[in-house]
Amino acid sequence: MANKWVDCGGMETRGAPRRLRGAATWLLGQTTIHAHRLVSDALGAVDARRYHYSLMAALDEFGEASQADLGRRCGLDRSDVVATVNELADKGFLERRPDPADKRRNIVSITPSGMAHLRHLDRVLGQAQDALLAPLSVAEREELVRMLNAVLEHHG
Amino acid sequence: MANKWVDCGGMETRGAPRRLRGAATWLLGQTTIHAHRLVSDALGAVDARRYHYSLMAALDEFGEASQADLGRRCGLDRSDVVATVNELADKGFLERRPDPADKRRNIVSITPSGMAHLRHLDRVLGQAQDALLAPLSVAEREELVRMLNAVLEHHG
DNA sequence: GCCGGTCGTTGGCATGGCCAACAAGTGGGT
DNA sequence: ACCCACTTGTTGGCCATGCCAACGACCGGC
Repeated sequence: MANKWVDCGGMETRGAPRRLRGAATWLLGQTTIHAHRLVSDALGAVDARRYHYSLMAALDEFGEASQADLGRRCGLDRSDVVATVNELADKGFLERRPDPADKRRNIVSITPSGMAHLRHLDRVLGQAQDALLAPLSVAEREELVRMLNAVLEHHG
Repeated sequence: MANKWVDCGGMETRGAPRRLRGAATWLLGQTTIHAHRLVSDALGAVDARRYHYSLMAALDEFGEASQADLGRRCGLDRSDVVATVNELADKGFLERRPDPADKRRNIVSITPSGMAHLRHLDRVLGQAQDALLAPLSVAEREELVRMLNAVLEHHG
């Protein structure tokens, strides 16, 4: 859903206090706001959310898994995994079947239709990311990713 | 309030899908989560929030202003400015007086006690930011800030 | 067979960011 | 002088996000 920031070009954060404009934490937050908007709008246009992509990407990469495993992989709470798997299963992108070897677990797997949808989301998100990082060169983007990874690993 | 991520070092997002780990938007989001936690915890320890700092920084830099102006400067909704000014005025950090030249407006100004508090928050936030960016060299931090500013300006 | 721990699931809660509506007030046009 | 569009402060509410607590079912080791 496009909102004020998207519609009319946003507030004049250009005139924000220098203390904020100079603080990396604030810059990160502001940039993430834009990223979230671009991504959410892009995903919303195909009736998807962030969690959808996370789970399906994990299933594609690691193969079928239990819901708890999926949650750990993606950093989602178990309860949120339930809701997200429900949504995706309703659309036919995921399948949920009981694990015969452990009756507590559900084995979640991605369907062919889900794979197609995932690739579609890949393209959609790629465009959103390009839009976000438009002013940065390829080298700069790699540098940015490298630094963010360093920070995350340090706090991992 | 420290929570799970802070307490036990966070989930194993190290094992997150490569599609996520490689996406700048996701990395930004994850990094911002850590930044938010560090900042919120640091501010919470002195009974403050993000909005507090934004408003007081704006008042310090630009001098007294109406609430609507403050909101535009900092990118806050008018209604959120009301609540934040209430909190800060209750603590004696801000003063609100009617504008004689325009009876619709309130003129908000920062008090000496507010200035002292602002400087305290400056130190607290500086530490939080240092903690966040610990693995980056000074040159890298400047590069990061430069790139984020470029992105923000492009979308400004 | 018991017990600590894990699983899926439900329900709820706090926060943040936003929007809508309102009365009071302003300024420009006529 | 009046009207009209607009702004301002304020209240109230909405919804998505990220959590946490508790439950019954179930597992594994002792």
